[in-house]
Amino acid sequence: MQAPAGVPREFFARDATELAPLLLGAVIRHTTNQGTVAVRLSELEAYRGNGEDPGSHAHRGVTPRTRVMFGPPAHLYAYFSYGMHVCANIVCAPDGQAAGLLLRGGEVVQGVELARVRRPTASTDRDLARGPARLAAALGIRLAQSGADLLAPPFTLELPAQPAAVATTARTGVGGEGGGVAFPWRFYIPGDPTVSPYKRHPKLAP
DNA sequence: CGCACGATTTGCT
DNA sequence: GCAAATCGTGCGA
Repeated sequence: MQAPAGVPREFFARDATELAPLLLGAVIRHTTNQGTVAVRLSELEAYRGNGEDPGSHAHRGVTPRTRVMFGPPAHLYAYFSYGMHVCANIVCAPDGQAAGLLLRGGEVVQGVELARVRRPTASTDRDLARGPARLAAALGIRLAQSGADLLAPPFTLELPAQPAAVATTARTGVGGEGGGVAFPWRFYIPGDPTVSPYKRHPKLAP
């Protein structure tokens, strides 16, 4: 549509750790028959598909679920976790390479009312999209939408007007080999109240 | 075909 | 602060 000078797909055809800082502060928008919800991203986590990243779903190679991560960039990779949660990723890296950015936190900047309906348990607006499963729920993303193009309806992706401040730590939910100082691939905007509260990896320094 | 586990959230003590 | 809830996915037999 009319994405004014929309973000070219090639912009996403780079490594996850390189793309993450550029997407902090970006706005992702999802429109359904219920309405539109937009979230400004404040926290991301990078995953690679190569054998080098034990924490990645694509670590073991291509499977029916993860094949989206190996596909062209700027697509949605959604997965189901703990029997109750859906989490959303932005696929990046060139076609054929598996990499993704897990959307871990953000601020609802449009469609707050609809987001509240989708997340009745959120006590404050700040909590609407603070956390991976919360963010996906607020946007109304479902499992079946995995593989959808994020640069075409019903999605919209806008880059930040100016680069956001960036801080990095170890990945939050990844234990064992994938966690720790070897993979400081959690990117967030320091001081942003919508950064997820989930406990940090135990072994890490404050 | 069956089993073990997870890129988490929520609610109660 | 801690433990339960819950089911799709992927691996082993």
